[in-house]
Amino acid sequence: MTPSPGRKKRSTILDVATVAGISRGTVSRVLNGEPYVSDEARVAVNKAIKEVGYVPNMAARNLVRQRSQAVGLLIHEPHALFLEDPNIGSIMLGANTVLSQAGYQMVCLIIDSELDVNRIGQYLNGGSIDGAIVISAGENDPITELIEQLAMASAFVGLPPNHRPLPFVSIDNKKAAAEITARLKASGRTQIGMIASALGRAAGADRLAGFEDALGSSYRPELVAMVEHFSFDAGIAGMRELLERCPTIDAVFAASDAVAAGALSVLQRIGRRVPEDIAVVGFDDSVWAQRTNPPLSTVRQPASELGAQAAELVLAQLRGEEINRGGVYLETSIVWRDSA
Amino acid sequence: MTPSPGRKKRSTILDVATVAGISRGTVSRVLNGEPYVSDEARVAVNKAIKEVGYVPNMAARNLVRQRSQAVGLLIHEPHALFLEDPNIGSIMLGANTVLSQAGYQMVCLIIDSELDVNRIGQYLNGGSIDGAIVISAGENDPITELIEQLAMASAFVGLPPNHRPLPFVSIDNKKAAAEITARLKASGRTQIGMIASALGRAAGADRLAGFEDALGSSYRPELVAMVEHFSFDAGIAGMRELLERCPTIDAVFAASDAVAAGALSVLQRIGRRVPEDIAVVGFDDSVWAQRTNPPLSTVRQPASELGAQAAELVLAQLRGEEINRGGVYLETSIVWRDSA
DNA sequence: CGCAAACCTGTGAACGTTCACAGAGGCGTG
DNA sequence: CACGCCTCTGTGAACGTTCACAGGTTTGCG
Repeated sequence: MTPSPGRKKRSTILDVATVAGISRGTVSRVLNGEPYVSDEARVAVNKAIKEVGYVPNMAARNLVRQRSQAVGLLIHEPHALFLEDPNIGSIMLGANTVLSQAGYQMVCLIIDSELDVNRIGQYLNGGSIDGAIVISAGENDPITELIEQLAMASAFVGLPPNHRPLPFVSIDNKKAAAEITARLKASGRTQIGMIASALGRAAGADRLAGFEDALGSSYRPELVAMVEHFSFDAGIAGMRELLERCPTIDAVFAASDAVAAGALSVLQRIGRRVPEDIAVVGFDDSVWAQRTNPPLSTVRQPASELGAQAAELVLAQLRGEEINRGGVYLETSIVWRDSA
Repeated sequence: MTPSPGRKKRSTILDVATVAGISRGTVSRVLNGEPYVSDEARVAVNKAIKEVGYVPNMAARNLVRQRSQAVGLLIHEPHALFLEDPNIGSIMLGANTVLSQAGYQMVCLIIDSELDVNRIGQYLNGGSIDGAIVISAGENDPITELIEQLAMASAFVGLPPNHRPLPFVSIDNKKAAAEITARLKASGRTQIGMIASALGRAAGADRLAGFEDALGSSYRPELVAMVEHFSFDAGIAGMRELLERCPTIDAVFAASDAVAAGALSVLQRIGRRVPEDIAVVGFDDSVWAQRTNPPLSTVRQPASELGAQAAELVLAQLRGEEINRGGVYLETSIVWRDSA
């Protein structure tokens, strides 16, 4: 039985060398663009490479170099969230652009089940990637633990779980939440509620904290509905809960745009006018925000920039630079549309 | 200068062997769960592995095994599309589940610029992955060409570009489009238009072909607006164009849900009632479809199943099985909601 | 012209695995 | 008892690169 049916036997650097009539070493030098190789040899090698259809074997190269020129993007999200969160796509593209320009391959790894966790562990430490960007890891994440243990080059998008002292890029969720809440208050609303999500994550908890901060003494716990995820469906559930508890509510800060969209759909169904009867604001400024009716007022976060900076952070570590232990915070801004 | 600052030196299989007091070979056998190893040796090895914190080096293993136990998921989408298309996420998850269960690591590679193309080429043929799943490759895609040349295990989601005879999983876009168009016709609409997208891709072209087929002699070319992408914005542009050309239009088949959502937003803005004045249907049954107001009637396609079957197809090839050259078609169904 | 410096090339040794092979014991059976 | 067959183990040779080193040729300059 042939081992890999249909797949041609690959030619090696030695094949190229013999065809070009020179040695391995010189071929390798040409391949890596090193100096000290004659023009004559260079053209011969390039010709031979085409002739035999040579492509370097990464495994061999990685083995001897002890690095892979690849950076992993670890996505550790529950199913539903991964599909709904439009930020993830932007983060991916931002990171990919930076890594690509630096000559690194970005490989994204989805962690979906416990089965995956072990394999990813192997992948991380097995030399297949030189560094990792981690998106939205939950508390007590085994992968996070592993990364810390291995002291591998890494960057988190959002705060690292359990306050581990690992490099990260984030926005100031608390500050941003406080700002948009203050703005709601300033617009004259008096019964301001919040649909708080994902309190198990820093992003979720901080948005609630900012909300509390901004309201200060006028904060009323019964006006906060806690839901599991940053999802549309969670928004529906949260809004229903708030309406039941306080029918006269006149403003809602939803922990994400998707949540806000869900809330909006409930309000529309029962005939409350937005923003006349009740104001709704979201968080993220994702594509959703511009497509609800009315379009959402929300907090804009620079998603692709988050990915890009995370990539830079990893690259800096790979270059051996000392990086800022305190993490990087990017600016947010408020986008005021028609929903409040 | 230390080569990889901060990163610990990894222990090898030899370290494990010496600590356990036995040879490389036996350690390797334990690692790979082979028979013919004494219980005594097994426990000694496992103990030693924990003690020295051993993790196998993938590069070395891949090199000697000539395979990587990883399958690539190539995403070759223009920026915007990638962010909007919710099917991609489902496809990824479907594929990941299957690959994961088979002990394969899924690595997704985003092809975003020409810069990426070369690097991906290396990745494909460099032994980093054993097979590839390709999502929505465009015509004359260099990656597709490469895959065919290398005769590597592969599966396309959607038809392979340029009618290459490569394995694929798809839905029958033409048939599905014809079905939903026929349904519109049967509901008594007389001026049925279409916003056709991405005609450069089989999916786009086939949906238009199905539309034409269903209308037969009543097909009127002036009622078709052609737009570039399957996007919300394209839907806006397409709907405006149709309204201008034929103000009395009373039904629209949009080439995707996102396009339909865009069209809907235009209609709402100018005060046309949906579905009373004009019916709108989409394609995909993505999350968007349930969140427009009114919710969209659309064609449901089994996105995660597409990913799963593509993964199966790749795995079958890796096992050396002969696969069906004709490709696999999955069933679609019509979901009738309130927009038509 | 002589010597050093720059340029170019080939070679052997690594990188960390797996795999095939050989060989050592133990056990059952003719 | 002898032979063969299992069970278990160790060893050397790959896998395809890169890298350091050594050697050879050319160039530049005093």
